[in-house]
Amino acid sequence: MGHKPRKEMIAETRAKLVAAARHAFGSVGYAEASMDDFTASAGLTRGALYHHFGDKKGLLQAVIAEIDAEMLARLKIVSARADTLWQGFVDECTAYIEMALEPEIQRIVLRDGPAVLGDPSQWPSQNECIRSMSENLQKLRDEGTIVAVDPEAAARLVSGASLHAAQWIANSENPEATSKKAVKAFNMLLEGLLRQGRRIGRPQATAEADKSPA
Amino acid sequence: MGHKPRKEMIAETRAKLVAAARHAFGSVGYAEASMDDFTASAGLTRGALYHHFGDKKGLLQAVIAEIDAEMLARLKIVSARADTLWQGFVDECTAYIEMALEPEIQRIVLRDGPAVLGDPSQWPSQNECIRSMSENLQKLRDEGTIVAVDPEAAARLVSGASLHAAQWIANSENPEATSKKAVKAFNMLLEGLLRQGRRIGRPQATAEADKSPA
DNA sequence: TAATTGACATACGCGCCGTATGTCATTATC
DNA sequence: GATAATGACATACGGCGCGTATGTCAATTA
Repeated sequence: MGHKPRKEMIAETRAKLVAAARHAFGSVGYAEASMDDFTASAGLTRGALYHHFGDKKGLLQAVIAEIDAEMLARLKIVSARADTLWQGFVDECTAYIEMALEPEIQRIVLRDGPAVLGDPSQWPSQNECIRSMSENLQKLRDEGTIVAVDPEAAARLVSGASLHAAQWIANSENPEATSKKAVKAFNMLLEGLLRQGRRIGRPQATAEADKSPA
Repeated sequence: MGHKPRKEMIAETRAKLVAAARHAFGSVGYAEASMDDFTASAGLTRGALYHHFGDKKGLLQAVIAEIDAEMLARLKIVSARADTLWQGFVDECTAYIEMALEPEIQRIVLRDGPAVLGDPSQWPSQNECIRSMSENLQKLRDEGTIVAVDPEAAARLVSGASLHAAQWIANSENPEATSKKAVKAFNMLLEGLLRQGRRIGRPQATAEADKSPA
């Protein structure tokens, strides 16, 4: 009777290891997390870990992949329910900042991840979030909402600003006030992307995208 | 004869340790840098290190403080020789990106630093760079060049975008082309800060800062 | 039923970190 | 100017955590 199939047991083991590592990495950090400790907390040993993930870095990769998949799913939901593309883009940026406020994401994805695995722009997972944002910007450019600018470049700048804003907010002594200031300034920056005609409350004109103050 | 005074010998020892650690951290990374190894390369032992810096993290703090002081000095030079405040600000941002392209800064300050010491916005040193940029933005606001926005918030967003742009550029397969795209998009974003009347090639008007598309 | 695979556990060694202790020169005290 | 005291280091010690090598036992395959 009830013995589960092999594949399922294995997947379960992997999931347990990822979950235990995710908790350990998120609470005490990657460097301080003892493999013996958190494998034991999953009812396993380091043997299982090395068998499935190769080494500690491999486990971190798996954990980050899981978190990043969740982030991507959440972003897609946010942008999908907006009325306009631009609204969806702005909402997505806001959601990005809010996610970056979560301690687990900050610690694992934003701090330990880059230190252990190298620059995030090279991760296959992280690129999915960027790619999602790039696609939105591409559409916005096609429909004429934003100026002629490289979508990926804009996406990376915007995500960079978002992430740092989140770090700043999360560590400030008054997150509420800081958040308001950050969002306001953030919207100012985003207006730099909008074509003049689309800027709310501002006069209409044709923009010459290539001329800039620098 | 020539025996140097005590204080000088001590300062020399500290400097040698910082230099050796800086080299080790910058080349193999913080985690992989063996204290026994790089203290030996400075002709010393871990005893000296623990005496002067408390622990490995203390040394990293000292290394980062040194690097950050150099960065701040370079930024001040750049912004000081510009004709206008705005030009100085833009030049400073560009210099910021260029510095973030240097492998040593990327590794020590941008990746290992945050992982080991926590969020950079809490570092006394990093705050000096931000503060420098904030002061410039404050002046720009006072003279009416940019819209009414919190200077520190804008400074953090801009530096965040700059840093991520630099990471992206440094790790791209074609840094030249990537850099061009990033700088162009970056200038677009910065235009969001400029008041309408100041935007080059664009019509003049008064701006209502509090209204944004979001 | 015998052979093989593979998912784990156990055992071992090494490197690295932090601390506790020791040594020797310099500085202060008289 | 002799002695005590401080402080800048080196040495010695213990432990922990990682990676690897090896073992075991169930599940598949033939």
